[in-house]
Amino acid sequence: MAQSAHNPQHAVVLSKVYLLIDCNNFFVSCERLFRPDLLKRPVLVLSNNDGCVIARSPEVKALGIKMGTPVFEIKDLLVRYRVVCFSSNFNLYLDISNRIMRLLESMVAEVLVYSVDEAFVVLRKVTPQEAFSQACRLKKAVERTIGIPVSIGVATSKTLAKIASHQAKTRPELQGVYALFDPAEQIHILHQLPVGEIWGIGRRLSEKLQALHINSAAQLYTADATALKQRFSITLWRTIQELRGNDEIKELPPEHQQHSIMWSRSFRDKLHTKEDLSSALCNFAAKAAQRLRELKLYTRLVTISIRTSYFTQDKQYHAALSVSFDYPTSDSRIILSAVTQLLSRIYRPGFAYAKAGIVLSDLTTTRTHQNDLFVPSLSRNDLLRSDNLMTLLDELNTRSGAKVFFGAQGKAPQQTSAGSDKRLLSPEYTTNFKEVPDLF
DNA sequence: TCTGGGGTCCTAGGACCC
DNA sequence: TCTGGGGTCCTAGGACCC
Repeated sequence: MAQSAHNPQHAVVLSKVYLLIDCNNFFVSCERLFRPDLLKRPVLVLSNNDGCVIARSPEVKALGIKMGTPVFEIKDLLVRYRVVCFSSNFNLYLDISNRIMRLLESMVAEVLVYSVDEAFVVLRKVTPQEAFSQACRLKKAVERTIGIPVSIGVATSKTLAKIASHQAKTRPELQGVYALFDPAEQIHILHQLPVGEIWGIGRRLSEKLQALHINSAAQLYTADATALKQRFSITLWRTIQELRGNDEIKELPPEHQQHSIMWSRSFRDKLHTKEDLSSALCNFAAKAAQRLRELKLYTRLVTISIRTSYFTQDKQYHAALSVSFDYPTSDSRIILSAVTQLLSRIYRPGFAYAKAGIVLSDLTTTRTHQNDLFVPSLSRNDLLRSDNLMTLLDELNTRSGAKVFFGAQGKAPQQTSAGSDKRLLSPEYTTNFKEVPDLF
């Protein structure tokens, strides 16, 4: 930006500017935090069951290993280049993420956490120069205090800030911060950018746009937004507005209350019987219900799903079914009983089930709701008793070693649902007292 | 042999009502 | 049995994201 300091437009005060703070290969960076010896080595993080690649260091990207690649396809490569592999350690990543977000919140007024490794910062009434300096300041703080490298994109809309952060990440001369204000620079970059790489335009939409000869972001920028809205959706129209730098279009909800809680897993060894599926699903349900109580929320709708593997020639079956409650609840007993009943209705024998899951949705913060004329009110005592029991359950399960199960979860739940394969797991450096590294 | 998990938003279409 | 249109609400499923 130094070279554009003479540009008169930079004296302008902008009403609103977005900074996208994006952690560089976040999971890998988290692992490296406690293993500085891995700084220049190829490192990757694997999905559940150590199935496929979900995070790559730049050295791994340079080997041409794509996101989501199954491990068995690249085994030789991993050995040949002595790639260091980790099972995913989400407790660690979430903890580091929280530290970063709290740090940002301590430095600026408006932070919108977008994902585990990204946050938008909103600045109001600033000059482009001020926005750029603020971005540099935040980058330095995160890297010095937490130790995770970040890239920051600065622009007048979220979509442009995303594009700017990608520039910051991929062009070394920018040193991790890029402010995309100059119209000529914008046009130049949008010309280079394939339409499918824009935030919000996935594979399907990209194919359809290309059929209309819209191949680059610049072509979308100049396209007839109203016609495309008619033909596709309001979402695409918003994206076009954002490309043009109009803000407040993709507004994130200011106080996002979570809308659903999901718990699902693939099974390393396929499940066949209703009993095994039931025990797996009940374990997921118990986890999801505990999460629900942690968030102090209640659910009114429970959905389960089961399916065979996409990747085999075997006969396929997939099904999902929901049930809604008259009263919002967070009681594991009610949720588990709903799950077993739903399963008996969709289970079909003779299939090799590869994946199952549960979703709790229609979430509310209280159990109070409009009284249903035909449903008798639960007594206050009933509710209290349920709350107390669930609190006790959560305390027991949180305490180290103790695990309390319902009968439906089966005798040895860790053998099925929780029986995920994580041979390469790093220690829980920050969240488990026993595994705090000895740094001195 | 071995192929992730957890979310949000939008739309079409059905059910239901007047 | 014939015959209408318009509105709302809900849900399933698609598409996208990280």
